[in-house]
Amino acid sequence: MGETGDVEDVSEILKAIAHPMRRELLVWLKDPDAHFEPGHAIEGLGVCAGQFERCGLSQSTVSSHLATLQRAGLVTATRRGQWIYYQRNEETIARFLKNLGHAL
Amino acid sequence: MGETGDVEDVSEILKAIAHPMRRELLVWLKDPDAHFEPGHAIEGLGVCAGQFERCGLSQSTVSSHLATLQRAGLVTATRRGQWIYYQRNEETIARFLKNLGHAL
DNA sequence: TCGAAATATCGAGTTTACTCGATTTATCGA
DNA sequence: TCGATAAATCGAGTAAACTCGATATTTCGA
Repeated sequence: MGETGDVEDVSEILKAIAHPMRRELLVWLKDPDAHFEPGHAIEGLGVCAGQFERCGLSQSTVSSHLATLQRAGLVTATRRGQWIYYQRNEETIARFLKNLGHAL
Repeated sequence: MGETGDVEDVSEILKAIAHPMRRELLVWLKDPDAHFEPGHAIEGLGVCAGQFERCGLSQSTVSSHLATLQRAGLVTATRRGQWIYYQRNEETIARFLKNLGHAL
């Protein structure tokens, strides 16, 4: 089972991106080759969870942040064997940026 | 002395708008006549602080939320006698919306 | 089937945000 | 100058977020 679903809630998204580290994880995923070890980013799949530990936080904390981003619909998670790959959900992000103006 | 200054910090703005009530206050200011007692919105000045207490929170809490919005640069405050009027800072809001994409 | 590796979840401690009532500060009008 | 009104600030209690280490779960390969 892969491809987790969106929540598509502006409030949830805003709370998710209010945390600087979560924003940074999101930015890293824009250009994985520039921010992760080479070979760990798979085209169309994303970056496996462990790679994000390069931010300096513990494994459990990173996992929690990734879960928050996923619940907000900003990333999708896909299991591939024993690894779980995270990638940006560009549709949700674009829609959020487009509609945010109406929420403020 | 009126016209308080911007902070223009994306992180500060995101934390400010992460709170649903603060977003609502901002939305109310889009169309004051539709959301406040008639006559309390002054063109070019905004709405005086006390009017926001209609959200149901205490005076001190409302004041705190307005201060947070102001620190983030999302609203400006102008004293007029014993009243302080708040209005949207459309420049900052527009610039934030335009640049947010680069932060995520 | 078993051990190892990757990730999620749990439980607890710390910090930050939220909220309130009470008080203080600022300004007005008499 | 004084009392009244508006708004900010203070202090404290509660709730939420953050972080960690430890443990549980899932999956792989031998």
